[in-house]
Amino acid sequence: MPLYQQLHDDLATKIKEQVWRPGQLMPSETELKNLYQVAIGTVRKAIEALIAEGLVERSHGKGTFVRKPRFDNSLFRFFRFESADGQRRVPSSRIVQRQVLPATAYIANALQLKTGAPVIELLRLRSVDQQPMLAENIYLCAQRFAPLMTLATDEFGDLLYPLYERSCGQIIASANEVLTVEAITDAQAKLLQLPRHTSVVVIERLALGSDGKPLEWRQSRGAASKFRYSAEIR
Amino acid sequence: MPLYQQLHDDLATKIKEQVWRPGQLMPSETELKNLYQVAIGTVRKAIEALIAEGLVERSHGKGTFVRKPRFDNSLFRFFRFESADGQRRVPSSRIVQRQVLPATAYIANALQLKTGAPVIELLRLRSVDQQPMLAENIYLCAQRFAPLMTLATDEFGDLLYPLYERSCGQIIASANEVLTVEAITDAQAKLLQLPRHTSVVVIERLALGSDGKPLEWRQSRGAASKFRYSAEIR
DNA sequence: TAGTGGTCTAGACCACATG
DNA sequence: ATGTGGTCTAGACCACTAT
Repeated sequence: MPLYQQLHDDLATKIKEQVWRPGQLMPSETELKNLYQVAIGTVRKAIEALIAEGLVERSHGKGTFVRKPRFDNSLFRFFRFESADGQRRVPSSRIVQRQVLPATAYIANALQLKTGAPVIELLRLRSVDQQPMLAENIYLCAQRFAPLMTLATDEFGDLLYPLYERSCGQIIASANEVLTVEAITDAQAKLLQLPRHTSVVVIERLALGSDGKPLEWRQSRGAASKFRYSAEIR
Repeated sequence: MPLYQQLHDDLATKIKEQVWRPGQLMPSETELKNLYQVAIGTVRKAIEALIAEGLVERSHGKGTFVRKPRFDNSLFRFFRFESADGQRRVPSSRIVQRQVLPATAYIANALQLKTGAPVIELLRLRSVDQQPMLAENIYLCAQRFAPLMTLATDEFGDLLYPLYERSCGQIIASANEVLTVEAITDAQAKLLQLPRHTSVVVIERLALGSDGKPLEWRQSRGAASKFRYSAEIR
């Protein structure tokens, strides 16, 4: 494995372990060069990779800083429902149910766990102006996200990804979503206060860490008639 | 402007002007170094930028190659309907209607034209295995896309973006899509061979050139039950 | 064996930010 | 004035590909 790669991995680990805290200055090129006994070009290459991943920022004359995740951005990055006028609102969130159960084959596959491995299931209802908008089934590896089982569910707050980071040290970096439309089940109809047989949009999301490993799998359901989803293709 | 940037721009221009053709080998690092009288590191940095943009590919021991635009890729980039098993198929395409008409305020706004400016409207039906899947309304600036009005519609082929490039020199580089669900109109129900009042997914797409200028606006409609859309969020 | 890209080194000089 | 990152140089050595 190339030197700059090893160096990069080492730095990335230190950032994840918060040896250097978000927003803080990390060692300069020359310091790192001396610390690791490598050429300055090698240090630069390792840091350039960190920049590409969004882990650090450099500022000429100042230094290299560990980036703090901007959740006002990522909230909108991941929450892609729009109201009819194209505005995006932060819905309030309520955890309806929380339990640990053995992973089904499908979920285990998505999260790259063994079938039957313990996963946390969260049922969550998200509302805008007291109107239920989305019902979500969320699955997480029970080991990685163990702190979520002890914390009171009414302290989870309206956004889960900041919570994952705060209480479990897990950072969501990207996601894949698949959208389909189906008829609602009776249980969900009740939860969402919709008539039976309404058609709902299902968003299946696999959320990944910065290393590309799957961290969370969720299904979100909401009334199709109120649905609006936007995407950029590059 | 930094040297490596200038070099990069020069190389990028030569690629776009097809001085080196797609698929062909371009000069090696040492050749470029001598040609431009710069250090080899500078050449490398310029080429790394070309790689990041997807303009070239390098292969160890072989050399640096100009990438040929893969329309089999970009087709899938933009046509995101998937069959139930996750496979993606190339639908066949038929132009049902073609006319020039004055732009409505909405379309003019989307395409950044004046209201009433002439636009080409295409109605297009896309089928998989003779089954109609998608009905599309497509709008293009009549000036830019004038050649499309003289060409026979049965020679358009199954994909429009390669056609835009071949016959009008217009290249689609990115797009924004907005998805909604609505009830089908009677005319569309007939075209898509669906029962009345079926719910359909509507995909509104604004396709942009590499300069970010809007080139095409389209609405695609297909039965919600057969719908599957996947997106990557970064 | 010759040519290519991939890695790594060691340093010079500049532009920017701060005290 | 000092320290930082940004640019640029000049070359060594290695691993891969082709002949």
